[in-house]
Amino acid sequence: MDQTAPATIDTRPLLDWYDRNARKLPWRVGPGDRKLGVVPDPYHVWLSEIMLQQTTVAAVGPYFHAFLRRWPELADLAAAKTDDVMAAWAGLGYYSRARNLKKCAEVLAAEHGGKFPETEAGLLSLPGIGPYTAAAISAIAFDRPATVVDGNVERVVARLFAIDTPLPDAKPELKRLAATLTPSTRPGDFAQGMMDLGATICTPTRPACALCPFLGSCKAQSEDQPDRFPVKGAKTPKPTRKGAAFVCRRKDGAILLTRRPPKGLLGGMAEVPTTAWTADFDPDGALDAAPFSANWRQATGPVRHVFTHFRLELDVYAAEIGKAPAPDGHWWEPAATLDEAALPTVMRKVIAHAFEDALKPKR
DNA sequence: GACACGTGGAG
DNA sequence: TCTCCAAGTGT
Repeated sequence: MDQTAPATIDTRPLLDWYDRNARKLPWRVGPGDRKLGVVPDPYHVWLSEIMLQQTTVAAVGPYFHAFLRRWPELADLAAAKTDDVMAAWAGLGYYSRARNLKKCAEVLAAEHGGKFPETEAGLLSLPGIGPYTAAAISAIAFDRPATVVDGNVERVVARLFAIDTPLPDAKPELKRLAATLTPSTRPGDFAQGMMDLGATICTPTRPACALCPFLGSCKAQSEDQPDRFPVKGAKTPKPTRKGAAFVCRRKDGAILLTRRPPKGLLGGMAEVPTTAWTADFDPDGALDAAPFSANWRQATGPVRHVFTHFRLELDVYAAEIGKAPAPDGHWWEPAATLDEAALPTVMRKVIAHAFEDALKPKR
């Protein structure tokens, strides 16, 4: 690897650009506000950074507001019930984030006097906080000179230096180059500026190089092929798994639910009873896995859902029954509170499909 | 280091 | 319909 090339890129234009173009985000203290003495709330910075992991700004907004409305302070979240946190997170995905969020709040309350550490090392030791988030909180909340590297920064740096190494192998080199750019003054604004730049100008496709503060010092742009970087490794195709799900509605409208194991896919979330999800699912034997015998009717067509590493097709069976005890490990979720249950999106799709097909009121 | 881990929007 | 992706972390 070429270690000799010094970073000669002037980063002052990036801060100037950020002063003029910073995105207005609910959890952000803008460059103008900071100059008036307003400092970010570390709790808000932390909550937003966890939610933003692999998740779009648009998706995070409503969840961020809902969490702060319900748990205004870190101590409130530390004292919350884990299932309430899981339910409030439902729909946002990557549910281990919610479990670690709650765990992190408890650790801070119990062992750190309810305050966040200001250093990367201190933050890195906490649940759910990895290298990116530790650097982001240290830089954004405490304005410490940490090198913040997310997907945006990787893209910007890969283009600035025209790095040919494919991701993820290029990550160490990109981090090293990013560190050479990080200024000692306003490191938090620099980090946010780099991420804003990646989100709005240095975009994955069709970057708006004419508007870029690095125009003139970007190697990829000078070679007239900015969107060739970063180079990506080959991606593997997604296999398909199949199974069946059972939506059982009691006469009063309650739905039979159970809890998934705390770890793994959709860990700790609620679900309707299902078969295992496998590549060799046998549809003819599906009813053997039903929670009890009933007049099960199959809805038309499966529910399709795409996870990170596989596609899922679930046949949906529905039944209506009178009073019946919930089997071990199951419970009847009242119709009135179904919306607030810790049901992941795939399960909401299953229940909605049953309601609009097999459980439709008969004419 | 490789893989598991969700979801919804854009092109 | 399909691919890519969005402020990554844990194991």
